[in-house]
Amino acid sequence: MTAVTIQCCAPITRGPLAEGDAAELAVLLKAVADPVRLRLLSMIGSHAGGEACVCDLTGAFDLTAPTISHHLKILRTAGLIDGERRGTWVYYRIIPEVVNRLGALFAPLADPVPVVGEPVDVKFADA
Amino acid sequence: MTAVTIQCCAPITRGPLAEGDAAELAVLLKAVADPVRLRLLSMIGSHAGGEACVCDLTGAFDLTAPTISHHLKILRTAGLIDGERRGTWVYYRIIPEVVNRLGALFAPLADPVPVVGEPVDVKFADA
DNA sequence: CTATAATTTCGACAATTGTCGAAGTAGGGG
DNA sequence: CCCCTACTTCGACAATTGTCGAAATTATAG
Repeated sequence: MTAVTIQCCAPITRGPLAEGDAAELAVLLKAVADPVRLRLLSMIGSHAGGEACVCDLTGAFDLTAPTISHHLKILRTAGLIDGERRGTWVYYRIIPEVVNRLGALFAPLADPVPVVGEPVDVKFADA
Repeated sequence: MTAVTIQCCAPITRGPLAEGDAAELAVLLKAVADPVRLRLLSMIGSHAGGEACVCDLTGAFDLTAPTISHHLKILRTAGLIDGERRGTWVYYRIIPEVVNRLGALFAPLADPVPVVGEPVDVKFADA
């Protein structure tokens, strides 16, 4: 059983970030800090079956294939997605653990401080 | 009173991000996608009293004052921090609502695979 | 009013990034 | 075997970014 404790403030505000950690996180953040890559990530992650082939993605943009390929490579190099060739097509899927690292950085979910006095344990449904 | 439903997957995977939303979020993400700015944000957010003057920050970096000022401006323009002059010094503080938007994007808080049950409603105090 | 300290603005510059077109690679179908 | 489709790599180029030194701004102290 996994229990998660909700705290009041974003981890980033709970102590100064070490230089090395900051550098590492910045690589991850740079990868998602682009409108095209954000949409790619979102399209891949929300696609049926948890994966999307490049051919599912290019149509949504006004960009050439090499450019989409370039953005996908940046996401993959950062470790956010993984790609696999099956026959003619290449399929990409999200690596949730890595995406979650980003969320964990800023995410208190609680905007104000929780009502209840003590930390709350919350359980989640299966993926 | 605000109620938040915790779900299993990062919001970004729950549907393709609209073009406009992606553009808007990218601005925010670009602001934090830099090691210096990440550390600045973290130092400001974790500083006693919830605020830090520029003089508290510059010492931690091997950068000139204009460069630090430049990074602070980017964070401020993005809406992540706010600055106020009091006497000789300028004090910066985090704007939590905006930082939280970042967390909300990627954040399932649950790192390991979640356990049984249905989504849980958690209530927080109003701002 | 001048001197001094804290911070920002300005102008310049090298490095990085997003984009393209052309060419390369890999697989499937005649 | 040759061609067609899907995708990536390469090389080029304009735009953006991170950094600095010099100068401007704002406030306190003498």
